[in-house]
Amino acid sequence: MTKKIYTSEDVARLAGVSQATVSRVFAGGTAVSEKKRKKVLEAAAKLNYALNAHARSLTTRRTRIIGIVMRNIGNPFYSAVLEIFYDRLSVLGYHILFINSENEEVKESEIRQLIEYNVEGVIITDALLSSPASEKFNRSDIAVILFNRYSAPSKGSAVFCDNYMAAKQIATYLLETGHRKFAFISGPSTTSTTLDRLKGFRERLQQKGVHDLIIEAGDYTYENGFRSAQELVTRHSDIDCMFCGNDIIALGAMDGLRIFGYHVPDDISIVGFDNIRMSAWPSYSLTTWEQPLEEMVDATVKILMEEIKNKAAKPKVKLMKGKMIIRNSVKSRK
Amino acid sequence: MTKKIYTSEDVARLAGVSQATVSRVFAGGTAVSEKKRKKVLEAAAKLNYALNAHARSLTTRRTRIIGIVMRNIGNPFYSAVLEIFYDRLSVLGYHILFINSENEEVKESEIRQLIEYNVEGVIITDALLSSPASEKFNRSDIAVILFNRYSAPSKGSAVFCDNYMAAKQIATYLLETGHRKFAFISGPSTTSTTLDRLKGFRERLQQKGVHDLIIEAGDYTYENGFRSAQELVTRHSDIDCMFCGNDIIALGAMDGLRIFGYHVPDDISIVGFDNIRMSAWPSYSLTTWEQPLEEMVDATVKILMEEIKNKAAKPKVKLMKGKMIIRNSVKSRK
DNA sequence: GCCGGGAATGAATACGTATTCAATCCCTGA
DNA sequence: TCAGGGATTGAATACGTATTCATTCCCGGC
Repeated sequence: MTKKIYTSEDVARLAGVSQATVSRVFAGGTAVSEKKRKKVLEAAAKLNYALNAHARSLTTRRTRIIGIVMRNIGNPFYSAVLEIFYDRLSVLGYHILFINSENEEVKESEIRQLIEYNVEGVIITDALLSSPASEKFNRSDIAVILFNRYSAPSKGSAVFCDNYMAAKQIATYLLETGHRKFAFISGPSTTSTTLDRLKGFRERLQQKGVHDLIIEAGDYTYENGFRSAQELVTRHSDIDCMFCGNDIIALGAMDGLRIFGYHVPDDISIVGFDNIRMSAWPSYSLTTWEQPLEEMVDATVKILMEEIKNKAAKPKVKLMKGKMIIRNSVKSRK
Repeated sequence: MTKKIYTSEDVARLAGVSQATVSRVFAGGTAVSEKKRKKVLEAAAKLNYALNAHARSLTTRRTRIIGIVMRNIGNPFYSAVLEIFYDRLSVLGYHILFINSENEEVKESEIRQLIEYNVEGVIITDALLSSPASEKFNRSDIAVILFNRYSAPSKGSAVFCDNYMAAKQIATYLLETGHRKFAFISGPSTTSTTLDRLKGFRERLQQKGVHDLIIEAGDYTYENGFRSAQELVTRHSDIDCMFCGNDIIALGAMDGLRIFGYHVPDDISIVGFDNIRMSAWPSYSLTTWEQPLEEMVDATVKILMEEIKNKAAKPKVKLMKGKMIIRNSVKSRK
């Protein structure tokens, strides 16, 4: 025996008005006399009426749901991102359908779910969309935006940090502080973030006449940073600085080096990327690049909202700057 | 000009069958001849048909959505929890409506959202439900379960760690390793987890004749641990161990003490709670209590599914054990 | 007291699916 | 060949809301 769940019909009957009036009271917008409004609200309160969002979205064709596809929630950078997205979207009256993807490219089944639930927009963090996938969203009139990634320039909207310029500045900083032998511990070589950071870093070094850059590939994990740093110093004892693809790698690298008896920054300088909370902790005090998280999220939400309002809008790509955060993991070697 | 989104009607027309048949193909369960099934699938593929989950849930009264209310996603413990929940629920065909609450008690508006979206069940982590709130879910026939918290024993289902027993064992361990002067850095004094951990810790100490326990109250943050530890040693120079309400506090405490020139564990021992990933990092190597995360999540999902299937089921409370993880933040003082 | 007009209201309908119920199909066995 | 019966199928309807359109209400101005 399942419980009776009251509908606007029930409320209407109890309040002595039509269902249409009840709908008007709850949907807002249209005028209802003060007298009836009160009656309706009283009746609704008595029955503990809650409107049915699914029925509503069936007629309005608006679900007020945003799909958010994430990877690496374990990375504090992304859990912070999720928190801020929730904050901004809930203020706008949107709800979040959460998907934790595991792949570089969003899966077919995940896309289908988002379409079936008729989300108004999709935010994809740290993952990509294949062309057919992007086409599917497009056909279903669902706005999509990549966060912290981009694909082809014309393919869709994206908000991300100018990793290329950032990496250049980091290289400059390491050169200016007198470093000679450079290493880069990268994330997966398929990601645009990794590639751009590597590109900027390498180019600036080459501009300054440094053509020797040792690269250790891996993924964006602590364990990877740990092992990679150890391997680097084992194979190249003259390395005096490491630029890490992100902060988690950098923290792992610092610990890996310490285990081997190296001192950071006295023996080796380390630079990260992201400025996650932990990089400020005194045990690490990591020099890193701060991505302007809140502004990135704000920009993402703004673009997405525009696209939802105007489906035909042209894709927008927004490049953010960020800034260097200097702490104590780099030592001047002049 | 908004795009045409195809419906089962359109597919039916193209395939030369009735809408009912299309529905049967996609809903599964009922028999459809192989011939027509093929026709329908072809037509659906041609139109890129995706069924509308909202319309479906309107007739089936099943949304296949679980609401998950979290706090402190920033705490790696909870982001790991979210990841595992996603994993388990998606396998079962459920989707997640994500809510990031900020309060000790789930807010009225958050509850309304969950009810409006007709979630089949709600998982609440690290937060509580007022009686009226719990009553509301009940009236709407929505199954609810608390994760890592409990309220009144008969009020609803819950899965959590036996914090009381765990704290007792931790106290025992610290006593056995020869500690004399104990401090406890707590989380918010309103949470059952905090209270139970304190209770167990204090009781065991008292059983062994130690009646002096210094308590520093705060919240479950790194910063709190940092400051609290510093204040503790400033006011009580003879403290030789600290039991922290969770790992994040413990990591903060370790760093706070190090800044003050103390050595952990040589000067002061530290014990945490949760066994988050970072506590294994060599910079901390924190002795802590491991909550059996996966089993807790599995148990939560299992109970929730049973309640969804059988709405009249009695509330179930499941107490988990967990185990001590001994690393290097405690020193024997014998 | 009456008229005009805007505001408020209700009846009816659409949204896209699942499901019931009656009708039809197809196949088997005689 | 035909009857019988289970498997398929389609027409119709319900789900709970928003919205259109026609109707009614109410009020001020004459």
